[in-house]
Amino acid sequence: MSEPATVPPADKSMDELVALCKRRGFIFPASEVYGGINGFWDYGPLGTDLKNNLRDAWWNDLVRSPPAGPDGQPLSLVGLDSSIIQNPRVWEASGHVGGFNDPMQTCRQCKKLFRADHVPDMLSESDWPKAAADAAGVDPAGTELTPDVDGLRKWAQRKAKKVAPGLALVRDPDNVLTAMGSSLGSFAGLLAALATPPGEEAATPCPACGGDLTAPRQFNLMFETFVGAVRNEDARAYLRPETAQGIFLNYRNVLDTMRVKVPFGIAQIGKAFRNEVTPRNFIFRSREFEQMEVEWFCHPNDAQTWYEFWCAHRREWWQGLGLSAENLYLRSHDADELAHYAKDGCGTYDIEYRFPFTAPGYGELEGVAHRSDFDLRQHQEHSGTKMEYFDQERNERYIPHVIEPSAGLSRGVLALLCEAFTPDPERPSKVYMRFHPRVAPIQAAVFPLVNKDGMPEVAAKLYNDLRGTWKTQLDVKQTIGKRYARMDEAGTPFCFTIDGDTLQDQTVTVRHRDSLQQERIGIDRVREFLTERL
RNA sequence: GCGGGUGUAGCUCAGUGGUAGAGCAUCACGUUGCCAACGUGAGGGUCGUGAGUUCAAGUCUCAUCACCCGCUCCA
Repeated sequence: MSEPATVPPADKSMDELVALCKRRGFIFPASEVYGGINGFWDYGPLGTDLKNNLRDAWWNDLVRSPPAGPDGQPLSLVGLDSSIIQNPRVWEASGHVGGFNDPMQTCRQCKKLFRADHVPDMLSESDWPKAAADAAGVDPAGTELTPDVDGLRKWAQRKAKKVAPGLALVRDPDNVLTAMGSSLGSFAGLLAALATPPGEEAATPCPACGGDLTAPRQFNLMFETFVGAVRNEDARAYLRPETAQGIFLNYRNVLDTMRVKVPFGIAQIGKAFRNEVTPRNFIFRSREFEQMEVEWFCHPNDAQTWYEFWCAHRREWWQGLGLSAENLYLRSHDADELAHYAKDGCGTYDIEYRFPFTAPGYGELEGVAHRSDFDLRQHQEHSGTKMEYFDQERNERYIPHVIEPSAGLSRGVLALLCEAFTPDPERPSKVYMRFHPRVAPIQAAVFPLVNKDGMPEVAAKLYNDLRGTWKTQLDVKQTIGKRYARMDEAGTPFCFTIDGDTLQDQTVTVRHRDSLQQERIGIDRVREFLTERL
């Protein structure tokens, strides 16, 4: 049976996908009746089944029935479900509080937000200092400064609101001269002096507008709450920004109770929370999301082998759920974008998916990070609990290194939705969802061709037979065409229709979602048919 | 956080100061013979929210909220 060609991601409309998700009960905006809340989404009946199917597939393929490792032996993986709120010191050890977030500066005039360590580079690349330098008649890179201050002032006033509102705000000739008389090392320094109120120390000017920046501040992206009735500093706690730390916290408990030996993994699925500056792109970046993470503990010498194993395995796994190879991309992080925990490891690979909103580029679906012994060592130092492992075979004591395949369950759902979304102007629904049968929220539908002549009774019997095993829907309302169209949008791979012939020869038609073709099989062969394909 | 845009039925939208509308969808009844048929009927609205102007505001003004796009950010 011929399969239709795939549709390139760039030809898929996110607006239409979002509309379909709402229309068919996949995903709704959270708190919609109150106008919504930015960065939060609710999963509807079909979305919940889709998400649960993806979650169950992951759990089944990693914990219940783990893959074979490089040596051909099945991996050793155990499950865990740790608490969302932990002792706040966890996040100090992990680096999420304190050194974790980059210090940020905001401009008091234009309110823009900058990473403090990026400001100098941005300043040297932005347009307005060059224009200002022209007006002042100086070389921006030069250290010999004999600027035309009046010319600069006139320029700033002319550009007051558009280019350099900050410069136009505060002009004190004495201050400028004082600053110039001291040790101005750069043109940026002169501009800073110009933008600084009298009597204050010159600050770095805003790269965007020349205004003055606040001192670098920590922006914490963790959600805070208070444990207990008293809201004071001692009661402050955080919603976890990643599920990983819950695994590291229980590493000792698992070792002590589960008779596991290195190498082994702990798997966890759960919600995490990040107070993102700008949630965007449907559920791609939301403030509450779900992760599926494995922390794989291994000997430091074997870490590179396992790292490569997990990268390859995780990519294949996503492909096995229907994501096409050309939409998946394994990308190595550049050295300067490595997370704090991965600095000492061999690096991080992202498994990226070509989402419609990133096409022709890609967006992160799963990160496979080599975390070395960073986390266990941090918790050992902060908690005082030994995290070492004694390896009997090697007769060696060490802190295991960790390979972390960390997948976004919410992002996985989005990737499945994007991959499945297939515009087709030829069919009544104009679009259908081509889910892999394993994750389809409705796996089979049963229809009587018309709602009379004993067909509904036969359909109900078949439905009752199937529903216990597969996610099945029975629909007797309206015309057959509408019912097929609804199932196309829900992504149901197989529809079984009871018609006049069924009553004569005990056969039903199977309608294939992707090819639109039909075949007849015996009604007693339906279970067999589904078993072979699901 | 900044700039631009958009908010009217579940969805798509019309409505330029004077009675709140259409198509689709939903539900009921009838009909039905394989890809969103048809007929009849029904339900569904504080016009995002709050002020103001006016005899009168979905419409004009202001504020505010939410969403979308672009910046900024994204361990």
